[in-house]
Amino acid sequence: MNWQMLQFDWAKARAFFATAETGSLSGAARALNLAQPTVGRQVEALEQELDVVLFERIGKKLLLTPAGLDLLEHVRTMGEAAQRISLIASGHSQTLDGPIRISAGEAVSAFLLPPILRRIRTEHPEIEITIIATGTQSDLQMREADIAIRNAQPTQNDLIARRTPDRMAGLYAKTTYLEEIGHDLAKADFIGFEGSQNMAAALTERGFAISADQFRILSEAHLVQWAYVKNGMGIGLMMNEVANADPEISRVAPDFEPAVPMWVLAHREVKTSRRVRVVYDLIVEALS
Amino acid sequence: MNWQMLQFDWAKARAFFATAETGSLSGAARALNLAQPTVGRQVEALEQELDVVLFERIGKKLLLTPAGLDLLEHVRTMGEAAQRISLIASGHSQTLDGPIRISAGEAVSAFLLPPILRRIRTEHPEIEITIIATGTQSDLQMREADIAIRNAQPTQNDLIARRTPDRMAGLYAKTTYLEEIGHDLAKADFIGFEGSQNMAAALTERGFAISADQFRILSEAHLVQWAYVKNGMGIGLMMNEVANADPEISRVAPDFEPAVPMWVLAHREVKTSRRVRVVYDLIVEALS
DNA sequence: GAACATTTATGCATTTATGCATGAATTGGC
DNA sequence: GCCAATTCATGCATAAATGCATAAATGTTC
Repeated sequence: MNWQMLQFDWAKARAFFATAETGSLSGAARALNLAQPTVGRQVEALEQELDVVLFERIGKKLLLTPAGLDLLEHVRTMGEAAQRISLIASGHSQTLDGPIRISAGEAVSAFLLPPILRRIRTEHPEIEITIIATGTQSDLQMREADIAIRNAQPTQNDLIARRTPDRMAGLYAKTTYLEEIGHDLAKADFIGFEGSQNMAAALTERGFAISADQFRILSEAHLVQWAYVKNGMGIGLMMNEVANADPEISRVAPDFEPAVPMWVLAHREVKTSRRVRVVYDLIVEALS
Repeated sequence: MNWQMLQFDWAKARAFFATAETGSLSGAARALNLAQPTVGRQVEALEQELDVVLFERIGKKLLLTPAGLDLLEHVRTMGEAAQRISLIASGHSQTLDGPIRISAGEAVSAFLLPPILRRIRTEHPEIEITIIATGTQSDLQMREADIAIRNAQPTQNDLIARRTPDRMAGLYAKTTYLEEIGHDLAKADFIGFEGSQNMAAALTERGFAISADQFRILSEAHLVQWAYVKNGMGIGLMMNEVANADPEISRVAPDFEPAVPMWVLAHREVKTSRRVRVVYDLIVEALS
């Protein structure tokens, strides 16, 4: 075996990769948790080491040279391999002590997870939990989270998925609001996600004549929607168990009760980690 | 894009790779031009960083754990990508100043290359040439050399190959030796490569009754063979132009004149390097 | 079983790399 | 066209990694 190929510093390749991907030294520095001058010097050193100009310094902008473009392709495969390494390594970790990241929607994060986290906190205080309550479904493949709770069956087949009993949801509003509009749903404002106007059709099917333009407040942030509902500004969707816990909130159109499927997901590789397994099992148990 | 995957130090992955491949920290240190304690600490740091035990320290031997085995696979793809990077980077290098490695057989290295190298030396003194005169054909793929001179058509299709006129070879011996044995080839000792006894068959076809056991001195080192010939210890094979230059050497069996094909090879990627191109063209020109 | 050759681990001086603070140049928005 | 926000480059103090020398342990060979 020849080792010439290993002569150049892989850390510098990483700096180059991040710089090319983010488009700037500063961006790369943020991504790598390094200082900007460090990344700059590493890239510069790589250029000297490989005797190749990677970036064209035109003004403050960095533009990849043809050579840099050629190399980027292969550095990217290095990066993909590195990604798998960190993934698989996590799976082999058998220490309970350490961080774990859970991704879930806002409502789940705010209302369902707290008791579960409290239990984990008492039973395994050495586990450091981070909640990623992003609206967009975070990518387990890209390792933004170790465990994800989603409302749809996953399509990726390298994920371990466990379905827990469906949550039931319904339309809710503040009791005083309903009295205001005389319980006439035709007069009501609706609060929903962007694109949820087609829910109007589903309601019309059930005998409620709701038009799409009654959806006046649209937000991707479920908790924001709920805040509007609790402020008596309209009718919104919420899981029953959450809404029922609030005495000022009343149900609207009880026949309309969509089921919210719940899937607890983890990477096949990462699931073998003891820490992930413990948390995963606890979440599944608590949600069942 | 998520950058978690880039968090761990790629340089440590390299140390792990080299250690796993060579089987020891010392070996990896030699391969990477590092000190042995450095490699040891890097591997140790990687284990902490990934929270995984990579090697089982059984006495002085390092044994890969299952986790290490799992990770090695992906570190290897990192290494292969790194190899391509250094390869392609060389191809993009446009500076004449720098090292270049030429691989050739012993006879070619000793007799054909010197005038060529002298010319390169005068025309481009900034190029540092290294000759790898290994018997085994060095692997251009593995980048042991930038340019190779071989005697067979290459099979790899990612190599640039240029055939130069065949060299003619023949059997030679010291003149005094031939007188000693009365020019009777049946009494002569033959000197050849291991496995070249089947040359006896080729000679017999041409009317020389040579038996395989007349090959008494076998060596993979062509120059060693030639030294024996020049010492009057037997008959050996040599390129005509080399043998003819020696007044003490006479030809044996002039009808037997095998052609030695000559191929000048370089990587497709590397050939685009100005330095390689210059040397390559000079070699091809000089051999033509 | 003893001598030898290799291997890994440790302590310490030195080199090297990194981060921070700052300045200069450029871009983008209003 | 100006202001604010980024961006990259430089100098310097500090932190970190590296190499060397050496010890300890193990495998090998005669």
